[in-house]
Amino acid sequence: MSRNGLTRQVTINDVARTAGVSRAAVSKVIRDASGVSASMRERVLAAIEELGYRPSLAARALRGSSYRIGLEIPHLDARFMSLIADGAKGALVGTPYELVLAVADGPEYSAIEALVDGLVDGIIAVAPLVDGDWLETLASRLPIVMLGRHDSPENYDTVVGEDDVGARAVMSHLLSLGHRRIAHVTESEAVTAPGIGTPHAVRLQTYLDCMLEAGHQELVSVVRRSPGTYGWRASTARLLAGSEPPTAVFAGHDDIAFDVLAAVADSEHAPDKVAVVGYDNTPLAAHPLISLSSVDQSGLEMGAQAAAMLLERIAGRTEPRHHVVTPTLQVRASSRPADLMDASRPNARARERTAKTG
Amino acid sequence: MSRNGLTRQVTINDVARTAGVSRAAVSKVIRDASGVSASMRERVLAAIEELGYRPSLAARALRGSSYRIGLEIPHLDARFMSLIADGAKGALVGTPYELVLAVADGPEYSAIEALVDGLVDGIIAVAPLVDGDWLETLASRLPIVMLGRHDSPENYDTVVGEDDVGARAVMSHLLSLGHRRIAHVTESEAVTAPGIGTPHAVRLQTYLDCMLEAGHQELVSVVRRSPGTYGWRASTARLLAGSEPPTAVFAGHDDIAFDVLAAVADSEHAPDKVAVVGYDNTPLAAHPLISLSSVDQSGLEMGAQAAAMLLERIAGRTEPRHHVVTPTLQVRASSRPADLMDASRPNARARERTAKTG
DNA sequence: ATGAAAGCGCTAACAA
DNA sequence: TTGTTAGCGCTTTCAT
Repeated sequence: MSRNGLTRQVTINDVARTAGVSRAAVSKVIRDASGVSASMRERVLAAIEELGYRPSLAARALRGSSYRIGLEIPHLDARFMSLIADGAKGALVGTPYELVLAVADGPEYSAIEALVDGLVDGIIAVAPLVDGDWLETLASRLPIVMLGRHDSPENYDTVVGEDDVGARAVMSHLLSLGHRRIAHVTESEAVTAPGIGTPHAVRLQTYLDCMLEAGHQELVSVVRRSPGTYGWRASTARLLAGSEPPTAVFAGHDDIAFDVLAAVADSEHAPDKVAVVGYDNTPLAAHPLISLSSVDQSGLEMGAQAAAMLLERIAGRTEPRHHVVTPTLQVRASSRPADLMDASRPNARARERTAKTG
Repeated sequence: MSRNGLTRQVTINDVARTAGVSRAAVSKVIRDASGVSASMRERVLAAIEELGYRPSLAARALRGSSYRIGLEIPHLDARFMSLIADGAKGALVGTPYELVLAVADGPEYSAIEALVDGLVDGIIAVAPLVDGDWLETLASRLPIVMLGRHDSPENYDTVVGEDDVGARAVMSHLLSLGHRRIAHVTESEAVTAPGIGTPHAVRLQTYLDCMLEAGHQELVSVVRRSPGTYGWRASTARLLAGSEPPTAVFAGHDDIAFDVLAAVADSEHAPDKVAVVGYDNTPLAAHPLISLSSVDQSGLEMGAQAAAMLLERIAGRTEPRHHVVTPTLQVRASSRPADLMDASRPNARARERTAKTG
């Protein structure tokens, strides 16, 4: 009756008593340590089975390791985060480590702290805004790998995509298609402020650079989520309804792009008159009804890489490593000119629907 | 230098020493317990601040509670799960509890166990296949709320949607539209086997019942994911390419429905000749390029409800509670007859995009 | 109001 | 090979 009048949990003592051995013996067996005879191992295993014993992580963590890796992500609904989690989880298969997730609501500090207090042997986190010094301090106590940070810290590792390369690929693509009036729809001011080095700040800066280089500086148009709304649909709708709407939109990430596509669909503009490109190459981008051009930076691989690096750190490495992922642009229908689209459509009949309904 | 040559963590002893008080005093302060003078509280708080102290959850959990709620979900990519997590997280705001997630790869046992060992005060889980007796045993040691189980256990609570009601709504809708050749695309055999009482088994059974009641028993057509593939697109494509393809598809959940829509778009069938209805009313279903009819069972509310019930259990309740959610069908363009679609489409041109496959 | 001390379940020296 | 023992950081009586 340990809590709430519930049944007491089975402890290592119960197993030891049942098997007629010492606690240390049980501990050795469950840790696969050396110095256990076959017969003893057998008896202990039998007792464990019989009692349904599972070692308490709290006790274990108190002594040494918890065999848990914490992954902190902002928003669960961002599909890119799912990819990262899947990748990390995959990299942990075959190791004694389990992945636990913490979702940050606001500033990622609290979520990371929840993980730190919470018995993990190491942390992978997506937290672009968290203070670097704070992280350095934290990292001096716990192995840490950060995703999507462009800094070069001493105490933790990073895995980051070349956001400038990716953004430039988008802009080159759109410019080469003849677009001049290209808008950029992105995240809130907080994560895109100049010079803060977040992925979205870099993408925005690259957008601005490219527009300048192309001589389109007066056509620059940056849109952020409308305060008080849940997405970018309303902001984009306003943009499209303006007097000089863009002919192309570079969206900060795919979820933004989906909202942009929705706004275009809602608008008076013919869908194929507004090119849209996203970022992250989320699975849904490949859906034929969406068919969104997007920059692929392999979230799966990034997650796996981060987990592998964290494991190295847990194993003892202390020199920082910084893994860079080179993104590639995946072009799909959302940014193909209409005539090209016609030629590339695998199914001409799909258009019948248009004829009937439009 | 506790691990990996890293800096030792700040403990309650450090705080006590710095503040010049006993450990017990510090403990009282951080727990807001009674019996602390204002001056002592102040000194302790100052020391905590100065040292950046955070109590070790491992140690706390060993003695009492960890203030962590574990949520186990199968697949992170299922959008419905995100809704549940969001709902649960929301319900925990303002409480001292934090939510941690564990994603199950295969049989949910291991993920749940990872959470149990792992220092949570209670568990919310989506685990339709886990053995009821096993859960009862587990629940006698730890507060548990299960989602999507149609059983009526004694030791744990449940939050479940009326899958028969939802499925019947779908079928009535499709039948009233005049469809006779209605296919059901669903999950693997494992989770849809007759009589196992999982949501998907109930939906399938209801589908069969409705087809029978409508006198269409020979037109029954059930499709599952092709082994070795990642989705339902290939299976559905085969179905559509058959000699007598369905005119309507009832998909087991929205993610399946998206695959079905993709297969339809890929096929020789005009999109509006194949009605598609999903389940869960995932946010993307409302996207104008998707516009998927779907059964809404409010994952947000289910998650919040589950968290609230778990909190009650942690607070001491032992009588089981079983919360039932009544689903409602949300009709959208994917299952409207063409003429109706014309009348209701806000922007005729929006549909043009469906022509783009890429 | 404050502190001393006994554990929670486990691991890791060390002793036998 | 096996068992004994000393904590890990914290909470919680129980004295003071």
